[in-house]
Amino acid sequence: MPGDRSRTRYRTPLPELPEVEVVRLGLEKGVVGRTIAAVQVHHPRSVRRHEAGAQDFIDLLAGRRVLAARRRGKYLWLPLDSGDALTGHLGMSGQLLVVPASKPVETHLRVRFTFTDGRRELRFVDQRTFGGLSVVAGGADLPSTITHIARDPLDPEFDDDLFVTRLRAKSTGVKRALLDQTLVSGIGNIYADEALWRAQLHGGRATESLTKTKADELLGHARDVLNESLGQGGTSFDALYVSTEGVSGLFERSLHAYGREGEPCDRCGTPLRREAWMNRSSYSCPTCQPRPRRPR
DNA sequence: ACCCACCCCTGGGCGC
DNA sequence: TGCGCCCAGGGGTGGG
Repeated sequence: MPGDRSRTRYRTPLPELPEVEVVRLGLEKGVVGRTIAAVQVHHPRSVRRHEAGAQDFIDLLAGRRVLAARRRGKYLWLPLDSGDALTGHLGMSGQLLVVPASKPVETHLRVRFTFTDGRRELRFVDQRTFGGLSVVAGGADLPSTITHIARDPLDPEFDDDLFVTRLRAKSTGVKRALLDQTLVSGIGNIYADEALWRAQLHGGRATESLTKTKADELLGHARDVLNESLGQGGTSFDALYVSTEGVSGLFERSLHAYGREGEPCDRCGTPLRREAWMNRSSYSCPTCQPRPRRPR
């Protein structure tokens, strides 16, 4: 039945920005200050962004000490004492786990890092291999491969006015703009739909038709969605066991739009609709979020 | 410079 | 019951 929320429940939570921040915190507590002993690459696709190949990836990491755990949007990186940065993206299904070396390996283990102290090891597990890792030369401050990624709305240095100006200067649909990581990072399909529902905007609304006030309001809602999700995830995890499990699961209960086709709108009661959009789905309220005459 | 379609990938769910 | 299709979607790429 369309109204059954269990249909959209994930086995592996999709890593949205709050989940990635939870992982960053876990890496900070679990691997910063430690020295990598050895690296095993179990699947070449997981290091495909490291152009010099898996062996080079391994050689650049062995013996290096991890100095910090940083994040830009959904990208994570670990500055190393060599000046390079181990950089990664979880993609659709990636997990970075800090687990006892004795723990049986996961089915989709792709890369494994052991440390010189012999304690917990780091595992990159990724069923669908959309995610990946690479070592970026001189990438401690911001890896050169991700300089095009904008800051996220929770970043203290995020520039609200610049975002609003650039958003309104675009000529595209507002949902497309929210998903454009060069404009604002950290918002995926789920949170875009939630922010649009809160702002009572249809995703196909032309960006150039938004007033400054409405654009400001949309940004505020996006920020709220991210903060609320982060707040719920942050209370429920053991930072030493770096995992996103439970984070999406908790926040999913408070979703107003995403995955709720046919269920009553929490604001007006109208059954929510699902629209095919760019080979995926958009969920919205037909009453609160009227489709523009010429959707983009 | 900007916009957008396409592609990458796996496994759960479901129709036949 | 089992086969095969559909769906989930972030981000890189290349064409317009």
